Amino acid sequence: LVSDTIVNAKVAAAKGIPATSCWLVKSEPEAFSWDDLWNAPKRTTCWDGVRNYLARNFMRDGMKRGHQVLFYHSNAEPTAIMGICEVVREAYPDPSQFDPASDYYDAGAKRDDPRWMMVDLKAVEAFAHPVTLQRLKATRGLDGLELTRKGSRLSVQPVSEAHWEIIRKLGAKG
DNA sequence: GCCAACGTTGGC
DNA sequence: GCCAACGTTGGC
Repeated sequence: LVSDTIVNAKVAAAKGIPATSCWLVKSEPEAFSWDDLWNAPKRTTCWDGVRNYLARNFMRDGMKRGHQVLFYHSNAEPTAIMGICEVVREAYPDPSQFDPASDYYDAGAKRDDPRWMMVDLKAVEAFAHPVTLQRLKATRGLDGLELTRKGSRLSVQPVSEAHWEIIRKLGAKG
């Protein structure tokens, strides 16, 4: 007898999706900030507009209800992880791909075969001490974090549980 | 504003 | 299938 969890982990591994329950998403605060999310109805938003295949695969195949997601401000002053969200709805088609008026419109996406997916995220913990990029780079134990890898641009990325614990403590206690 | 790194496109 | 050109990301 093999549990669903193990089967799902094997399926995920076969697709190159890490078996983690911790993730990180980026947002430019000018477009959508942590405060925007915190003040949104139910502190929840759909994470639309992702147009990178690897990032999409992480959302579609990796993110499950209850998974924890760090919220990072890019192109910001300062650049920092602002808090923690939770996945409250698993992947479903991103409607903006079908909307010609949207910046995210994709003429190649078909309604019966959507190309882009999104999840819903709910803010659950605002960091008392946002963890700056500078801090992330300077913290021992965070080596190998995708966010700080030179040239990294992924807007949705996995985070190891060891890294997640360190970042959570920094955010809560400074 | 600059520019390195990256992903995608399209000619061949 | 290769790879140059292009547009984008995102730190600085």
